[in-house]
Amino acid sequence: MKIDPSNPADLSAQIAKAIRDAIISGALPVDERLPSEAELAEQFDVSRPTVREALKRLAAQSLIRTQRGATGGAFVNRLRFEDAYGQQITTSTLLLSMNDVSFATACEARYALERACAPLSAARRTADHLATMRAEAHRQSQPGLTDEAFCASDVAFHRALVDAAGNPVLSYQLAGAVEAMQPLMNMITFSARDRERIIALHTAIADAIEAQDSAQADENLANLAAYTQELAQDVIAKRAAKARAK
Amino acid sequence: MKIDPSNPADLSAQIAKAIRDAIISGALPVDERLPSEAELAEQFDVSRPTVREALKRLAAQSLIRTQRGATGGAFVNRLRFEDAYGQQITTSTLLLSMNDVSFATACEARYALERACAPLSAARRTADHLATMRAEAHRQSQPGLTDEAFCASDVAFHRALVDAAGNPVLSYQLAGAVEAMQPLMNMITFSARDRERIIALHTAIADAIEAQDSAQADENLANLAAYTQELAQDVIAKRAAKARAK
DNA sequence: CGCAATCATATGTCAGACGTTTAATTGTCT
DNA sequence: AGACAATTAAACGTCTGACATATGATTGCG
Repeated sequence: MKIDPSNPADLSAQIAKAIRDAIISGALPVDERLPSEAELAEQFDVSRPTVREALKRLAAQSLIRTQRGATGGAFVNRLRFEDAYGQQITTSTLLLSMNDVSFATACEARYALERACAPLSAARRTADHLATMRAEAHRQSQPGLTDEAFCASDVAFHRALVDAAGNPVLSYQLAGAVEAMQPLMNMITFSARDRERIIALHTAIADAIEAQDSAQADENLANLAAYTQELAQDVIAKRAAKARAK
Repeated sequence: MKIDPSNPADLSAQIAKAIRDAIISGALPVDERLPSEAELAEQFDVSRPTVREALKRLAAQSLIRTQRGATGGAFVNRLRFEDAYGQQITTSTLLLSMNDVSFATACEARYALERACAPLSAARRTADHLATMRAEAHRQSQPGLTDEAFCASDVAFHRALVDAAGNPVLSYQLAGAVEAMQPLMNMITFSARDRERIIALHTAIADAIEAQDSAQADENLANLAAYTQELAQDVIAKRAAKARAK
């Protein structure tokens, strides 16, 4: 972990890479304390600010955490799913918002992933997950709910569905896809009739999961996917018409 | 974008958050140039090193890029799928290697996601994707192939399968799951008979995709998933036996 | 023996400086 | 006038040295 070509540019990036590689390879185990900034500066033959920039890069990826004080320093961080969620959501949101990914593509991916979860969720759902799904479906039927609140509840419903699969890797993967779509979903205005139909499908999905009927769950998810696409296309068409009228 | 409580700790983290929020909200559009480090230092009333630490955090997430020279500075980066892949793989690898995720869980997630792609891949596969899948299946049948090379080819085969779905969001999501598992897969020693069976399933999958028979593809993927789990359990059992023998 | 004051260590921040890269400007020559 | 070369200016990248602050360990006193 001392690779440093005498190229005097991007030093902090090179140092960050060296340490990152050491962590990924397992040479630096979890909770291991890195040398102090002064020691690292000496080892890599750079100044302390340069070392600090490298450490901040790693901190931004949740690879290390720092503690001040006598026994402080930088420690290899045990990556928690919670931290990974946040990064995943940030990245996915940006990908969708500024990388020309169409709503249809994002939507297709999301429902493909959810349908992948459905059989597992049907097999393993607990009372807790079912209760959450029921509660969210009920909340969605409250009159006077804003579109934003409706969408937020929709996200919560689908998260419960995914979490019911009992596979944290799947939950992690889907957190990005589902939550990153929320800003796009928020642009849709749901009529009362739209909501009614969505809630009916949610209820049917919850029923199927409760009955551990994965085929039924899959069918309802497919319907929900198709209906969401239909609503989105409607919104897009109306927006295009309005743009033409100007 | 000037929020800075007078708490004189974590200044660089706070500044990074302020700028990150501005980017995510769209207040700073893609390719927009941020103020120079000196100007930012003045705006936030901190020193330049502190600003630089904040910028390095953002650079680590590929949110900004920097250019030297007269017209240089920090620019809001258009996040490319390629960059996102890298982060996704790093994060997924770490989650798997040090977060006590069992091989079974990771494997289950991976094949669930792949099976979600299969119908789309069957519908949209191009000659290119099919050629890649065939080529990798053929490479896997070469005698004298190391286990690592076999696994690498396996990854390439499955990437082609996923890419065939023509949905970059799915490709992105799966890049993490599939590639992050490679280190774990590399620990498996494949006997000639194991390989034979895997190659047969790969060929069957390629056949099904070519014939656009999504049910057949799904069935073969399910078999492959089951067989992979079986092989892994075998390895784990043997390792446990060896550990007991010591 | 217990508790409080002190100390040592390491991170967090600041100020000022120099080197390097790069584009724009200026100046000169044809 | 136009083209090419030299100068200049802006900005990042790095270094040095210093001070502030947090926190565990040590020491000293009752």
